[in-house]
Amino acid sequence: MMELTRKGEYAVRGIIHLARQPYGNVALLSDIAEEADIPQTFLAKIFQQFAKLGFVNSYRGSGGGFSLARPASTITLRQVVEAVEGPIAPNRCIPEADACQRSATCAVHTVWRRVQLQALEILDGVTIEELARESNIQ
Amino acid sequence: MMELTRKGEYAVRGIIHLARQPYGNVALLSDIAEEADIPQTFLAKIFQQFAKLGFVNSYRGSGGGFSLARPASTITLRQVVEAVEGPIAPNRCIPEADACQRSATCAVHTVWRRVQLQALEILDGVTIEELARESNIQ
DNA sequence: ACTAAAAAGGATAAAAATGGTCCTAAAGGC
DNA sequence: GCCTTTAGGACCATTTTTATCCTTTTTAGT
Ligand code: SF4
Ligand code: SF4
Repeated sequence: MMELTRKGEYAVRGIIHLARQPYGNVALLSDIAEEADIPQTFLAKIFQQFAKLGFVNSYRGSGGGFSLARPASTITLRQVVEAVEGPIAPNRCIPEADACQRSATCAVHTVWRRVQLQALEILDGVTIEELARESNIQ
Repeated sequence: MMELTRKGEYAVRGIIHLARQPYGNVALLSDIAEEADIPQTFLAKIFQQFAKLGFVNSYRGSGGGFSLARPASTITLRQVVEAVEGPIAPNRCIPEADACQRSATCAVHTVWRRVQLQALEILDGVTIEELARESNIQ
């Protein structure tokens, strides 16, 4: 439970593989999808979201593909995950306080908030550059 | 994303309300369900799981109901959540390492592990007794 | 014994989320 | 004009979530 979906996992794997390319290099979606072992049409949707958010540049037509739009060291794991999964929160009442009218006086609520803050602190502190450098994902 | 389901939320709210009773007191499912604002038949399933796990005692028949089987101070939030949601893990590869053959050399994997450990540390440190005492959930 | 109360357990089902696929359009290089 | 490649939208199967309902079992009280 409370697990990343495939979409989130693919987003992370996909952008790490893109970050492995020489910076500025335009890579084919089909190549990234194959290397990262992700269904190509699914990864296409994810990279489209990344393009809208300014994480990657996309180029159409012959010779086209995707490249990182910013240095990998400026993209955090949190940003990537939240781009496709929405706000990171362990309970409904955390991203939307009015999801529960008890939140003002609820001690459980404050526990979930602590969990969220710890998770965000970790994910904010990890960049795609580190992950691309340290990981040896096939 | 990565949010507790209703079942998990109801489990926590339900056992907190039970813990509000004088210790040893046998409460009706219907009363707990109404106080905690949980569909009664749904809460029934949850409390059945709790009974199997030894968190609560159940008594059938007239005069029956549920009571805590252990002092609320010995039941942690983690135990309650894991009872109904399974292992707390931010990604599939955390509870089952062989869910991904990359886990041995994957830097992302170690990040998710850190997130998990932080979350478990927090949830292990909170007991139902504290929550019942500090919360003012209607 | 009889009856009412209450949980146990199993079957069922609607709704939502997940995990994709497919097709057409648009854009760019030759 | 043709080929390549991404963009965008529609669509769909499966799984998970979120319950509800019904029958059975157990118990207390009379
Ligand atoms: S009862 Fe507390 S923890 Fe549960 S949803 Fe409401 S505010 Fe959040
Ligand atoms: S690639 Fe890494 S983070 Fe993703 S599932 Fe595999 S081990 Fe876990």
